[in-house]
Amino acid sequence: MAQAQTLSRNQQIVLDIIEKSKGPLKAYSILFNVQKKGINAPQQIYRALDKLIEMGKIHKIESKNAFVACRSSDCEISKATAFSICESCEMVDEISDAKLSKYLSSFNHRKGMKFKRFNLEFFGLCKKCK
Amino acid sequence: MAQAQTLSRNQQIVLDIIEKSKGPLKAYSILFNVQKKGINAPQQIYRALDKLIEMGKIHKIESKNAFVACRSSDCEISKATAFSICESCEMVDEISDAKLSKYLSSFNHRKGMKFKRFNLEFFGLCKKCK
DNA sequence: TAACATCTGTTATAATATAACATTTTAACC
DNA sequence: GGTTAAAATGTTATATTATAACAGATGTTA
Repeated sequence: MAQAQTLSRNQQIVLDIIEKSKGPLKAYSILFNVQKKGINAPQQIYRALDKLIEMGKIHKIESKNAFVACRSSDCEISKATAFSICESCEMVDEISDAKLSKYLSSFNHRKGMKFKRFNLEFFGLCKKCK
Repeated sequence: MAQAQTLSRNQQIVLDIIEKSKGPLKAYSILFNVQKKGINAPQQIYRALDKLIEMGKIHKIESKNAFVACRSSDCEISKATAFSICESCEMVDEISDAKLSKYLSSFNHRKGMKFKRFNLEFFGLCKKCK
């Protein structure tokens, strides 16, 4: 899992599209965008997405079932992710805040569970939409 | 929206099932469980779920597309939710930690966005599964 | 080249969620 | 009580998101 760098053809195609996009992309919207490149089936997209997530190249925005490229180098292969989401324009911005990340990474639930990973999603209105 | 207390028939049926459940429930699993009570269609479930979420009676676990009853009085009608999720047994526990909630509620993104709401999901192995 | 893992292509289907419309119930007000 | 408006219901159909299962191709690595 999580190889250093080599991406397969389909993985590269999918990553390119996500990286070029200004906002989060949904799986089927990616699919429609790559049909000209010979990718025809959802499976092919979902497989690439799964691997890209494992590698930490992209993240899934759970509340939107959509995917964004990772812009942060310190999210530790998706173990500690935080996003700011505009409820009006749907913009998503990855938050990389060392203090926040440290605070949450060291947070321990009193019921004795040790956390390996977290995902935080903030919602509001972005500057433009306010 | 978000009336004080009165639940409609369907809302009450759905809430009852979720409250009785030990773990998170999925919409279609709720549906199968209430067909004996005359609820036959997904719409009826999703409508009840939407209202119950508005009222703060239940929460959606975004990473699982599942629903849990709210056990916390200080989640401020779902404006500030945090959960602990076991990756093995799928147990979900609502975290109500005043410090955490305060810290996150007052967190401000440097890019000028003011947050109205957040959802935090921690993943790990629960006591039993460790 | 043998062996093994990974990636690919494909068809089919499962699981999650919403649209749209007709009707009924409830709540609020006169 | 009668009127009205809002909320909830029932129903059919469909959209959206995601996985199963299988066969073949490609790519490491010994």
